[in-house]
Amino acid sequence: MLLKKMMLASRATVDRLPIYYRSLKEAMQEGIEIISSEELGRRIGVTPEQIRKDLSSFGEFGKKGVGYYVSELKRNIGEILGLHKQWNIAIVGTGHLGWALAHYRNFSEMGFLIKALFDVDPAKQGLEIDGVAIEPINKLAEVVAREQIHIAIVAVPSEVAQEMTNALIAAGVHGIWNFAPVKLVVPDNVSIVNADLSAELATISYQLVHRDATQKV
Amino acid sequence: MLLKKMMLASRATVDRLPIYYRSLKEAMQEGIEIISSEELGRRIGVTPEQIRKDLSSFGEFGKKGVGYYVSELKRNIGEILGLHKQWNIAIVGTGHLGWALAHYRNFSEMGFLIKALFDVDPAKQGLEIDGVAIEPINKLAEVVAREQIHIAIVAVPSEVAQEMTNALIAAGVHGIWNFAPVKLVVPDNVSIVNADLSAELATISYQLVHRDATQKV
DNA sequence: TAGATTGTTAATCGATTAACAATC
DNA sequence: TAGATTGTTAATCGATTAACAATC
Repeated sequence: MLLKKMMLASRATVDRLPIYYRSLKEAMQEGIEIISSEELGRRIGVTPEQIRKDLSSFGEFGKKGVGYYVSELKRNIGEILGLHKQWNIAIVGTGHLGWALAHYRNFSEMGFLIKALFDVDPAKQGLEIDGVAIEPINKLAEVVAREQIHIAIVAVPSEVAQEMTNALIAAGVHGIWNFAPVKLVVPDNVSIVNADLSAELATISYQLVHRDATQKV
Repeated sequence: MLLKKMMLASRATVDRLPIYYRSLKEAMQEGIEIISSEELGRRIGVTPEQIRKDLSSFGEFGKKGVGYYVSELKRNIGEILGLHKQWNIAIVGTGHLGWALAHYRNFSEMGFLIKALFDVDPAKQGLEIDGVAIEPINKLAEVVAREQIHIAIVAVPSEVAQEMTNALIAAGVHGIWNFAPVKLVVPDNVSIVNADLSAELATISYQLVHRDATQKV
């Protein structure tokens, strides 16, 4: 096994890695020790060539004529994604969406830990979710520093999303997952991913309207 | 203005259309009547060439030397996305995530209406969100037919996601938005979009780990 | 008219698919 | 060994960017 040094992988490749990772985790739980790109691809709906190409951006993880050792490949992809590190997450805004994300069980499958919650509503302050107390916004800098927050989930109204983002970045956060339907401006050294729920739903509407045209024969 | 007949637009283009739509809606509220691809692009972080190219898949919507009439372009993109139609949405699973989506205010910005809610938990049945009652799963077919549901949001545990999806499709649903971290198998004439929350979060982890490599100079 | 801005064609860049040598 | 399967190179396909003629 040879790790390529800081290979540049495409956005599309990186988007698929967590899917590989999860599927390998499941295969492990089924007691499968060796898996081929063919079988992995079948499980997640990706071609075996695509998987092999994706992996080749980072190194050689398989054995020719054999396949991939499940636990080894899972560990390697985990390291590529940085899942071997501990990531502390904060959620800003505990409305319905923030509340749901604070309770979301599947983040732990990737090893993410929710360590801080913030909300403007004084009525919510002190309230706990899984042992994490909801803090007021004026404690944001303090708590982000204390809990060593790396990534923040922005789940506040659009009007205040940029302001919260600025405060988070000033406090040392380097990754933002934005659920507000607004374009956030962040410095180059901060990573941002947008989760635009109504925009995604609109693409389904498009597909339904153009179903006949879109459909494969 | 000339509408191209059923032009085939790329996935990437379709993903951007809702962003254009929302930004035009905002411009309209600001009282702006004419907008250039330059200004629209500046607002949402897309190059003007990209916007013009995207729109050209569907027709000619602007005036050379002038720009786009905001309300006209908004209407046209709305029609391309199918937002002029009424889409009835069902949510299957009213756990934290389903509950949050049932309360999500921004779906209405695109004209989507939540018309049905389902949950296995008998304790929840009869409970209402915005006047829509939570129904048991055994009423799924009946309620989907009665409320003429077009699109379903699957927010149930992975173990039962495929089963629920099958029931929804059998009941006449043609679009599925899947929040369960599992690959769903659907017939060709059904559109499916996956919202894989922990996978998305893992891409932020990747970016943080590879920050130095990823960063633009 | 002159300046501005679209719509489209051509050039470039990037991602996927196909093919196959290497090798377990 | 023969069969299987990887890793990689080449070919294809698709999307973005650049350039510019058309025209308001």
